[in-house]
Amino acid sequence: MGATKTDHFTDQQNKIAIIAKALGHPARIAIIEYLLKVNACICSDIVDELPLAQPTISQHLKELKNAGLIKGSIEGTSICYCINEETFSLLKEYFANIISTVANQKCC
Amino acid sequence: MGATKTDHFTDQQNKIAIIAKALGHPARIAIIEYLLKVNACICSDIVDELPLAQPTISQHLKELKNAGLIKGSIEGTSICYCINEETFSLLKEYFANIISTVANQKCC
DNA sequence: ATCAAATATCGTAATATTACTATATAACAA
DNA sequence: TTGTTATATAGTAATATTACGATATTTGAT
Repeated sequence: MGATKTDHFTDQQNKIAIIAKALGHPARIAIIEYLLKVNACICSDIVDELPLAQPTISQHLKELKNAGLIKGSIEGTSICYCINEETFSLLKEYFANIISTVANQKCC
Repeated sequence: MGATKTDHFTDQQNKIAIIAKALGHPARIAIIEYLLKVNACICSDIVDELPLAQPTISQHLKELKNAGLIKGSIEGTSICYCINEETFSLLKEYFANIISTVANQKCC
C-alpha cells in the first residue's frame, strides 16, 4: 500500500486535497508569500531568497503550478511566476463555507 | 535527503504548512465534510462512511487532531470528534489576506 | 557560432505517507 | 468475570515526497 485511494472520493474532495497538499510545505508557503511581497511577479530570484537549491525550487514551483496556485509566463530567459487568484478564492470560499456551517453547530 | 527543512522557515509558515498538509488528503477532506454534515459531533461511524479500514481512519483523525483541525472528547466507549472552528478561521483569514493583497497587483 | 544566464529534467538517496492486518486497550453490559 | 464495542497502537509493505548534484534546454548577448 501507500497509494492514496483517490477514486473513492468525489472530484471536489480530491481537488481541494490536491490544492491543500500543494500548500502543505513551508517552502511553498514561503514562495507564495514571496510572490505576494514583491508585488510584481518576479521569477526565480526566489532561489536567492530561500535556503534551497535551484532544482528543488523548480520542483516546488512546478507543484504549485500543477495545483493551480501560481501561473508562469515566459519572459525571455526567465519565467514570470505569479499568484493565481482564482484558486485562492476557491479556497477562501471553501473555508468560509465551513465556518458558517460550524457556527450553527454545538458540540463537544 | 527527503526530510523537510522546517528550521529554515518561520513559525507562521510552518504552521500554515502543517495545517494545509493535514488537509492534503481526500479522506481527511471527506472526514471534515462528514463532521459538518452530521451537525452533531458524531464519532467514528466515519468508518462505515468511508472506504477505509478502521486503523486508517484512526490515523487520519490523529493527523487532523494534531493539526488542530478537529477536537475529540471522550464520551464513554466512543470519542466525539468535531470541527475546531478556530483553526479554520485562521485559514480563512490567511487566504482572505492573500486575496486582498493580490487584488492590488497586476502581473503576467 | 560561442558563451552566459535562467530553468527544467534526470537520477537517486533519505525519509515520510498511506493503508493494511494483527493486536492492544478501555469502558460498559450481562 | 466474560464478552462486546469503540478506538488506538505496532509492525510493515508499497508508494510518494524532498532534496540534491549533474546535466539538459532555451534564450539573449557578443
